Amino acid sequence: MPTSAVVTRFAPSPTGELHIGGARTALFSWAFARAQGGRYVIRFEDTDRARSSDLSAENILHDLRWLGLDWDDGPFYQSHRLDLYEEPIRHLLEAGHAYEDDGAIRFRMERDIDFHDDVYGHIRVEAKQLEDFVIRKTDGFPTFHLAVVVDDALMNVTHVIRGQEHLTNTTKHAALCDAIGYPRPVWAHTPSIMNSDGSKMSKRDKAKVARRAALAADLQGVDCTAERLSKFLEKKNDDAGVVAMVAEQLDLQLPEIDVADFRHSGYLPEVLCNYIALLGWNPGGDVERFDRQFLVERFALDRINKANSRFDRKKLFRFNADMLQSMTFSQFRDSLRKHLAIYHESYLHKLSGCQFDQFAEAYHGRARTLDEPAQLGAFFILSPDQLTYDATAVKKNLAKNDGAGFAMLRELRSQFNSLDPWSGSAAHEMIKQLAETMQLNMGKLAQPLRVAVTGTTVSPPIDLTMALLGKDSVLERIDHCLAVTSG
RNA sequence: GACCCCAUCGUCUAGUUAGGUCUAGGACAUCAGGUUUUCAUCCUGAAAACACGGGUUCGAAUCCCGUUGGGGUCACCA
Repeated sequence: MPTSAVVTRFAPSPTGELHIGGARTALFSWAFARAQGGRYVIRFEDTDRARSSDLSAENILHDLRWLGLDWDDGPFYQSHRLDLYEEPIRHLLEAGHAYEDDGAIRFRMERDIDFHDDVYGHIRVEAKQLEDFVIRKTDGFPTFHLAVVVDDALMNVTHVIRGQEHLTNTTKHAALCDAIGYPRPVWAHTPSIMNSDGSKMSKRDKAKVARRAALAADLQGVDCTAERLSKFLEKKNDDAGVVAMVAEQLDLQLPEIDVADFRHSGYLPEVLCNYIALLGWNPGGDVERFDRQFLVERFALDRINKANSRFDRKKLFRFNADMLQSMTFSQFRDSLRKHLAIYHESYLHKLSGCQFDQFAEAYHGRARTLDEPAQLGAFFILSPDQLTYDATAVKKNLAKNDGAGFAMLRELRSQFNSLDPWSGSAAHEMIKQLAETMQLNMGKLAQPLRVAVTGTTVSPPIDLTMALLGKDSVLERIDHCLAVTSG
């Protein structure tokens, strides 16, 4: 392979989950490498020993795989490469570029720095604005600035694509490259992803929501969690464990920030890639929906925008809904099964193979996330006596008009009882016939029935619902509903 | 505060590099109708932007300057 071949890298610090902004950086770096027929490298910048963790690194790798971003080399860990940084440091020291300072080593920023960024263009910072900075900490570890420059050079990285929070740091990296004698890579900084209110999208947002809710609910920790909770509530930290605990206890919907959050919410990886690619990049013209292959074919650095963009969950949601609807049944069923297996295993235990197919069919074309069937279809896996009835729905569809709905239910029950063999379409046909005989529209019968068997006014089409529930369960549910609500 | 960066509908953006074809196009959201047994869809339509002020030019969303607003950096974090 020629030495001029493109090499990009994604170099996260393993200090938490893969953030949506990090995912986009990873996606762009990947897409550029693939577009150029180059190599894509993963490297963990774990020189901060206190904050880095193996678990975090594993999770990040898992998320990258889930997103479909395969890599050619690595993962490398800077903490395993400490000896490689010593030679450049010694060189800098000997050449007078660096000096010892209270056990650490600093680099002298002596000159004006000019560098070119493929997105932002020419950047110039005068020497008087620049300060000397640490390249080797007292614990012997290199700082990010030194390690990033050395590793990029050693790994023959040609293009550094990263968030624009590093734009000013790049003066340090350019100076370091020049002083050590490394060729400078091409830098391309990407704009930031912001919340809808314009604030920076960060993990802290989850902590904020959890803290506010915990305070409002006057949540008290128990035993060993009490101290962690109170520290968290006093804003001493953003303890992710506490955040999860609070969310669990208060049944809170936390804002999705990390890739794992979006996976949990039921977004498809290809949709997430599509949407985040659109935040700061587009292929030109009116094309908005595309897959990774298209991205690879069209991706170019010069179409990356300079301005920050706000993350619009509603647009992502619509993209996801449309993708889910356009899937074939078997694609949808398989994706749903995978999702339930991870997040709602009880569905797979309670639904037999054939029932699962019916469940998937019921939500195919109507679910907008893979999590929606589990949220909206809980009644399918509950036993009749576990059902709760929505008071408003009961009042409106059953009790109103001297219990007209209850009468309908009794009539339906007796008709269903004699229906043999049972099938969704037969039950549906029966309701239709009855409606015609009684000169009512379908809703007058279907809605009371829906309330009786699901507890609410919302469910998949009545025939699919009848089919999945089965005759016995439908009759039981009607009986139970009449017993509980009409008394 | 200093420095760096940015600025088109509510949001993401096309258009800016080569000024006229832009009374500014698309998408999401919103609103109004229609379809639908619920929900989810689907169809039709509407409203909606070149931040402001100067300049250059026959002509500026596009080039220049300033103002305002936003973001970032200024750690022995990355």
